[in-house]
Amino acid sequence: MSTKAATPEKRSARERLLTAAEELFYGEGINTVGIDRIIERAGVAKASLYDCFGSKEELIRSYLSARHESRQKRITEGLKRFATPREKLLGVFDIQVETFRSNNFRGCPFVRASAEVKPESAAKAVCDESRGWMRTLFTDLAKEAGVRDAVTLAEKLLLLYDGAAVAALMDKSKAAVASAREVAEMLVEKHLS
Amino acid sequence: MSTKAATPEKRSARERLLTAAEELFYGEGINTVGIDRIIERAGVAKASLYDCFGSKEELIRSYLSARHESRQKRITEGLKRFATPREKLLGVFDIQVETFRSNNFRGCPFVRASAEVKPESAAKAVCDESRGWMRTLFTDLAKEAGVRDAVTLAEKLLLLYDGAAVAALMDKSKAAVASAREVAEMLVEKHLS
DNA sequence: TCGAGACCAGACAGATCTGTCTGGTCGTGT
DNA sequence: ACACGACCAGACAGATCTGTCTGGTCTCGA
Repeated sequence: MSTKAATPEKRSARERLLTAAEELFYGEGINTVGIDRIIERAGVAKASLYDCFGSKEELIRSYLSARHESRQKRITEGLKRFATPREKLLGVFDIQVETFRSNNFRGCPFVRASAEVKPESAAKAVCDESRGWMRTLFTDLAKEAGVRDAVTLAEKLLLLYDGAAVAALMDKSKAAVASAREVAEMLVEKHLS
Repeated sequence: MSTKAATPEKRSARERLLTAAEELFYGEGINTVGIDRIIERAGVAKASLYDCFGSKEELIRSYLSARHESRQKRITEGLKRFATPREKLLGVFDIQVETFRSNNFRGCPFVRASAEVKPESAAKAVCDESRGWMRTLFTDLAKEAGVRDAVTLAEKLLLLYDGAAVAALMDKSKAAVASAREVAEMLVEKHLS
């Protein structure tokens, strides 16, 4: 199937580690979870972890990177349902309503990670990248919708998005993201004059 | 001056510890900062720390509790400037604009702590308490202003407040909280029909 | 058949963390 | 004068954490 796999893409090994890291880092926090708990849950030898990733730092970075890609995919896939740019703009919130409501959502992983890692770390860079992607997504959709101040509107929508994530982290309110959507709708309507 | 001081209120000892904890916990994170760094910065013996607070857990709780009281004070004091309930409602954001802009603001300490501590910990309870206080503050002010759905408006204002805090944590944008104020004004206006 | 690569099991080193304990200094009120 | 309480200095124990290293097993392609 593969003569030389630069990235052992499909099956298990490094995948199991990323899954375990996802569950534990996201569930309990990056700094409170040790390497030993991760390899135990993954059913992987410690040596294998340090073969795949060279350090915990890099495992963290990879975990966040995977989260970033999955959110990207979830949103871009989900947005195909919506026809007009205006619907897409609010569609981002609709998609998030589902995500927040589903299983064990505990707030935006990038916000949580940003509170734990050092500002100059590679992990923080991934958080910034993912946040930047959200911002440009909102900005681009706003432009396509023919909004006057696309950047301003995007900033405000991001504000609502983050606020809903915080509510999901601190209370376990599901209503917050719905409120965010309401306000977002109001804003979009207003910016389209 | 004092025959028996249950709480050695004014000067230094425990105060220095709380100051150091404030600087380090807030500046670098709760889990990444160890006891040794705190007593070093405070210039206090380790034994003294464990006399005052019995554990790191309790020091964290006290740090958050102090933060809660200072925010409470800052906002209630600041709101005296404003005359009508409607002005007070937006005044909360004005006060936060100043706070965010000032020195080294790195996002809401309670959001950051919530991302690090265990959900059933005493520290998390303080975070919840402080958040509850903000929510009832908004709700009460909204009621006094004669708003129709005070609870709904309060929820949305809290959303904006949190969103601005996240922006302060992740970017170092000062513009976000100003945007939050703009949206808040729009909301208040609308709810006052 | 054999050799390479992926993986496992776990001991080990060294750092760091929380918390305890001993023993000492100093100021103050009685 | 003295006892007591607040504080200091730092050794120490025990746990835990990251990261390394040795050596063994299994599979698969040449």
